[in-house]
Amino acid sequence: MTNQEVAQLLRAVAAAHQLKPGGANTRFRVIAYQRAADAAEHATSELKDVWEQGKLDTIPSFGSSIAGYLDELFKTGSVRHFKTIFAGLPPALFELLQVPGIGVKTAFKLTKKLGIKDASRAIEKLERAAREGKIRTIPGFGEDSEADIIRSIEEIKGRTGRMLLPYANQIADDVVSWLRKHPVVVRADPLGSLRRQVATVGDVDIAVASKKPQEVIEHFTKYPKKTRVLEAGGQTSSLVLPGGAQVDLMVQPPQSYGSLLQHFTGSKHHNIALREFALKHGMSLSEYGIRKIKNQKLKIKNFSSEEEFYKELGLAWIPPELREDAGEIEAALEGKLPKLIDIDNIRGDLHLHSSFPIKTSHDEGMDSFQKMVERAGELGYEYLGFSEHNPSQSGNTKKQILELLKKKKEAIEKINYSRGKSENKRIKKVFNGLEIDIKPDGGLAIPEEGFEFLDYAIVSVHSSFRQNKKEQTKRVITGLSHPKAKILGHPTTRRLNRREGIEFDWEQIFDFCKKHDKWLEINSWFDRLDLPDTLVREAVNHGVKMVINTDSHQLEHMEIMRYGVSVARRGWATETDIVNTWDWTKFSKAFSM
DNA sequence: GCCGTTTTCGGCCCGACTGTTTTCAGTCG
Repeated sequence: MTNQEVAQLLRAVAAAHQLKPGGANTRFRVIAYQRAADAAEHATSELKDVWEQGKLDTIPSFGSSIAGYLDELFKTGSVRHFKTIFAGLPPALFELLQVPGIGVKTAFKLTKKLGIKDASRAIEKLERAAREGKIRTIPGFGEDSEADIIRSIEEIKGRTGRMLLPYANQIADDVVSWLRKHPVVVRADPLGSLRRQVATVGDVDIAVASKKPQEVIEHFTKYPKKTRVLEAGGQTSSLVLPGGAQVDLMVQPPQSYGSLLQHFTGSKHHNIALREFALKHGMSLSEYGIRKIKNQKLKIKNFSSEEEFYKELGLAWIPPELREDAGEIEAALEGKLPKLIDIDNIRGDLHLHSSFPIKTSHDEGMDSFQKMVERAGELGYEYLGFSEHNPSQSGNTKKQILELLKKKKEAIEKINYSRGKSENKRIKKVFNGLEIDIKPDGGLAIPEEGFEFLDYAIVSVHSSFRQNKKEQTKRVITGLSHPKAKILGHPTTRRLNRREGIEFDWEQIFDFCKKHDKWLEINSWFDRLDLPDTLVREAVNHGVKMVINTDSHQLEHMEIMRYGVSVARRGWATETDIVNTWDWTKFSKAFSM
């Protein structure tokens, strides 16, 4: 039973409760189950593990009832109480909820009137009914809602999961520059999960400051690349782009733009927590500003900047990356927000793949040492490290491998020797590293004699992802135990939208890294962003050091450092935690092996 | 069903947009 499956079950219970007659109690019970589902989905450890430790009720939103039901779930595989809740409801109902625009009430009505019962192919059956014109005949539906259902189903068919952050960035840049072409647009900014720099982005959200919202909306709906306009009201509008990406727009006058930024940046959970916090202090929040509850007639107070908005609540301004309802409001209240790192703090990159012909086991880089060193200088770095993949063990003899490693060492030494004469005098040192596969048994994929040619090794898992948690933990700790192994590369090996990360016993890994001063990598690669932000936060709490690397295979990739920095920020990391923010003096001391 | 710096009872975030209505329910973020 995965967290995702638990979340799905809780969401289904919430949906089922929505169909039950009853007053306010039912309404809030629904919300309670939805919150519990969110909590399950966002939990940083496996609920089953938490359950084994008897700590389910320590998770916020899990009270005694839900914790009790989950106890039964993990023990027996099902929950009797939930079965009675689901009694009489067609399984198809929960399938139809996947269609945007269809909620519980609508789904129930549709299953009943169309006679769709089974979960399998429920959406297919709904689509057929819609295309045959059967939906418009149901009371409460019309031709428009029937057409909407068809379009929505087409869209979920073409959907390929959430967008990667850099891709969403590109879309937003394009839409924002289109918006800025219109003279009534004072400001336009991408917000939502993009501004919070979440690894994957669902919808692209954009806010505009303007005194003429109608004209902005009209201009927005004429965006040339749209495939259709989803909605267009007085101050909000949504478009769909080719590929299914959705862009949401919200417009406000400049004097309340701060409130709008705040509202539209989210996250939803942060906003809910913030409004609850405000309510306790006699204030009510919305995207328009702050209202004192005792004085209904008092006009809403506007804010042109977010800083003022948070200040009015008695809080320090909270960086968008922290707005996930993960303790940031309490920290802001107590003045204990972390001093987050910034891209300007980065002083080196230790995971670069050059084109040096080392007959690698995986993909080679495209650019030379020299070019990459120069780029590092332009980026303001003081040090960098080349870590090509280890030479292939099947394609080379042991003797050949040692020869290749020796040659590479000599080439790097030459660069270091001639470096002083180049324009990049600020580069203090180029390190000679290697990214070495951790084999399934924990062994490292070069001969022991090869290590003497290296300054350091990044050790990474590139195969056998399916070992169980215990084996993987042992494997990685064994690999990291080599004295030259300093960094665990892309630790979970996840590829966003492609495969889940490996499961480890993180307590063990963190303890090992802390004790032996090993560093965990935050890999900036587009679909990795690994360590994931939630684990960065845990590593920070354990006092484990991390290094942000790009894993560049060509010059242009060296720019993606910013996404790794975003991951670190989302994990509450400060300069103390991230070793490549350290200046040369401090870093070189820490990096000597 | 959850939760606690006014509370272990009595609250629970706030508003926009749409379609099908004729004042609103449902959905979404």
